[in-house]
Amino acid sequence: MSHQSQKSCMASARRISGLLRENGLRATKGRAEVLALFFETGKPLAQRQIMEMLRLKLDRASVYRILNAFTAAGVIHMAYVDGRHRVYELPDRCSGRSCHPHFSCRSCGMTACLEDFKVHSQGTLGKGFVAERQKVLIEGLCPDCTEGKK
Amino acid sequence: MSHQSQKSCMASARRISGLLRENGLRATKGRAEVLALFFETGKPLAQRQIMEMLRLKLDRASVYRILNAFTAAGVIHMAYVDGRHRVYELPDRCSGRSCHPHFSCRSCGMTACLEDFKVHSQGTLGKGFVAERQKVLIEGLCPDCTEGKK
DNA sequence: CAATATATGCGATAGAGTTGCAATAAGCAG
DNA sequence: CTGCTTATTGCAACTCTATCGCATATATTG
Ligand SMILES: [Mn+2]
Ligand SMILES: [Mn+2]
Ligand SMILES: [Zn+2]
Ligand SMILES: [Zn+2]
Repeated sequence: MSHQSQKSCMASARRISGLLRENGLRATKGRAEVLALFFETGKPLAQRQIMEMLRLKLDRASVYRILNAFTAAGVIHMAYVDGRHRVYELPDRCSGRSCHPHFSCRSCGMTACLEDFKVHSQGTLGKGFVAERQKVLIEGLCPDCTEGKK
Repeated sequence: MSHQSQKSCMASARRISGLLRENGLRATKGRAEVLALFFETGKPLAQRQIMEMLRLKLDRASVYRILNAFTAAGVIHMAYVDGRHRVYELPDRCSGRSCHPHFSCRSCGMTACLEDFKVHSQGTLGKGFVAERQKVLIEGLCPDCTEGKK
């Protein structure tokens, strides 16, 4: 590993610790690494995937607790439920009530973020209701599975 | 119970059996009653609720199998996941790719169908993708919980 | 009504997620 | 840097949803 990349890793590590503390979370090694995984991959992650990607050893329960703490603090949010797995992601590509949609293939289970797909909602929720977030999941067939069905 | 309502129950029962057979499903007593519950309540139901509402005795596993069979046949569909519970409903108020949205309160977990809330999506999924259904879940606070937060 | 294929009951099992408790480590004052 | 305080972690047990294998029951068909 070069000096350069080592420096950028250090900087990144400090940035992540800062982000944790800004959100009222103690910057532990486990939390820093889990949060780093979200930044490095840029993809939605479930507890299972996180466990497999971790260099540092972390207990299952700790990862679940970290994901819950992050969600409560707003550092991540739950993107969608894939089968029985809860899948989380950074809320960076979401603004206010319009979160980006996700796609899920009903045949193979493949999922993807839909960055260019826009969803406009209109209507009233009723007196007293407050909308904070809008989750959209498009279900259908992915390219591989449409081929197979021909 | 009056003659009238008994007649209408009978008619309803025959209609439900017919609907099951039309969709390639054997019209068993268990299936008929579960499907009747969806029609009678008109509400989204989870396995737990169904178990509690059943007059007829049905095993847990059977209810799960019935819900899976109904979903595969398109008689019902999964509306959303409430915590760990899968919640199903009749697809009657959905047309093509535009299913009606649902609301979920992040504080108390209360959920509701949003009949008057319209969602228009635009954009392309990419070559080979086929969109079949669009699930929308609005998360926020219900009237009871907005009161409490004041 | 009998034959056949499917659905159900029952018990065991899988798997995601949570919890209690003792040990550990982060944050902070000195 | 050091020790104190408190939040976090590891571990194991546990909860709960959902699934599965297999023997039995039941719907459908002729
Ligand atoms: Mn996403
Ligand atoms: Mn609904
Ligand atoms: Zn696919
Ligand atoms: Zn509420």
